Amino acid sequence: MSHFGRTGPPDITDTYSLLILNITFRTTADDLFPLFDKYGKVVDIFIPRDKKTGDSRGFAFVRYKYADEVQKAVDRLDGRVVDGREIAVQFAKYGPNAERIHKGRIIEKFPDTTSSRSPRGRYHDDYYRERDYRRSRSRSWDRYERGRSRSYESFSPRRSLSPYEPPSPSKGESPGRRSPDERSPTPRSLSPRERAYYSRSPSATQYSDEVSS
DNA sequence: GTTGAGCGTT
Repeated sequence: MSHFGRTGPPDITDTYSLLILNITFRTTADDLFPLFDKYGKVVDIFIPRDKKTGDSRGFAFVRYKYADEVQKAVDRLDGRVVDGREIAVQFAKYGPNAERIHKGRIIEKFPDTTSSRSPRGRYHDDYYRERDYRRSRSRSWDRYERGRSRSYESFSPRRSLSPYEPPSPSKGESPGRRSPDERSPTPRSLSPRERAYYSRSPSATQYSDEVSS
């Protein structure tokens, strides 16, 4: 009785999705099933896990059958301590296919797009702009990188820091070789040398030392 | 073997 998630999504049309956050990395659907099933009829439980390691990502999805039950579960299991960790139960906002969800219910039906809303009727992208959920495995690195970024400012770099001033294209570069993507007046791509300088890779430091030598 | 803001699969 715990083949939840083993197969594809059964039917999420008449079910309410619940998101469980802050759970331990060892908590499985079997541990959440008896907990959530006690407060309502659990249709399905799914916990995203890695394909290689198989470890949970720290959150799970619980689908109930009725709204009153899901609401009760949120009010009851939200803040509950599971496996020694406090879990956070809340309504799911997005669906498996990036569908909009309201109060746990999936709303793949647009209110009005080609009826009498806009004559153009091409604003579907507004609902799918949330696909930019670029999540990082560890946020700690972000802070580390940020802290390092501040260092090079007072590190007295020999090269100009102006991002708007390219190193020196000179004649050594073939004009014909220039990528057609440089149509942007603001070149975001830095030279391989500058990139290595900003990079946190230790090889960059070694490179610097070698040049100094 | 570690971690900790978030939004999902046959």
